[in-house]
Amino acid sequence: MTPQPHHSRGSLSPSLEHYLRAIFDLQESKGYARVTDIASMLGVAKPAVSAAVKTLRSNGLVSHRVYESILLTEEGAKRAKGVSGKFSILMHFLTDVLGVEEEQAFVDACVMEHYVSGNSIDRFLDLLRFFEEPGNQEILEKFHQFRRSCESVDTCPTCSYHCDISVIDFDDMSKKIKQSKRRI
Amino acid sequence: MTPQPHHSRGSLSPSLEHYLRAIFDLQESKGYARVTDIASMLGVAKPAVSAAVKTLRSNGLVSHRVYESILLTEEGAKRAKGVSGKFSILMHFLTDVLGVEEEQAFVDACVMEHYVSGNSIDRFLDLLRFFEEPGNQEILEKFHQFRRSCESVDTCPTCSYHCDISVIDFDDMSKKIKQSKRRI
DNA sequence: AAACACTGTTAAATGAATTTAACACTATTG
DNA sequence: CAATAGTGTTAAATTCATTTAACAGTGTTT
Repeated sequence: MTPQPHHSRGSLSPSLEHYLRAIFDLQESKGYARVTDIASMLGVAKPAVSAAVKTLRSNGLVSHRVYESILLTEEGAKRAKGVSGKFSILMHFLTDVLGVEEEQAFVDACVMEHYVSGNSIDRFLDLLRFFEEPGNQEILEKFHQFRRSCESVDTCPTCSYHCDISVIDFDDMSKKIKQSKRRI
Repeated sequence: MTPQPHHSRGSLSPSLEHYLRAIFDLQESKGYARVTDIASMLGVAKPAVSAAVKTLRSNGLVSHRVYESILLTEEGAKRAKGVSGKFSILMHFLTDVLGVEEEQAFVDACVMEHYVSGNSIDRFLDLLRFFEEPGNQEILEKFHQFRRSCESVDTCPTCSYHCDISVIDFDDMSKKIKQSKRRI
């Protein structure tokens, strides 16, 4: 029995996931993706794309005959949609709810999409939906006013953040750090 | 002029930042950090810690004479507090606001602390403060009720997420992807 | 003080993601 | 159809974070 192509239940690295979403975006906008498109979209050299595509192909996520354009397989498209969905949710949350400036939000969402768990993403989405409920938009408006009024408040210069937020019990947590480690 | 030790204005890799926070936590809880402590806390082998500490030392963030314990420099402590603060904010947000289960929140916060920009973190903090304002706790309570009522709602099986969230304009965004790339 | 148990470092190897330089294939066009 | 421009791949090198195995230093116990 010769080894079958990875059927790719496993999870992708952030880098490969990012390539996957780039291919998805290109496919959405122009029907297909070329190595050069991806390279220029992501600002990397072409051999990096070549290598990534090779891996994605061996995982059964894209089909790609050399020198031709790259297409997502059904499985690849499914995964890419998942990442793309995470991106949308995070992007909306950062801009519409938190009021983060768009360009910054974009950068953050592009990274977070690969790291935030599905569980948490579902909750982000719940919150977005909550604010879309009739009557709740004004809560958001109230927050935005509050936020603007905060702008003049300095952050503590020595400990730039957590001065007035109660500190987490690290001792209790330290057992769990091992798990988290694996995700860095 | 011999090259001076890095005075470390530059930014640390997520991995090094994570080591820095581990050292900070250990220093908080027992006054100092040993290589073995860090290794067992993070679930990595000792030589990995050795190497990381060496880099942190060369960046002027810890002081460490070989075979002795590791202490944060003033600059190191400042940075570690920044990371630790980000962690606290994210942890509180995920558990208290979104209602993410604690263990999951911990894992997510441990990764996000290294990737989410300071700008966005400030906004997360604004939102936390908003919900702490007198009269606003009940908004949160209302959301939690809403959230529980959502639990039965299925996610779209084919595109696990963004079905009912308007999609971001990727064409417009694609120019900006280059910047985001650098953070993966 | 010798033996033992820790603790920490060095050395060598690995894997992932990247780069540049060079080469190969494709397609247009003069 | 040959030259050229453009697209894609291979090869080789680099950087980062990690591992295991072996060694070195420290400290306690008897």
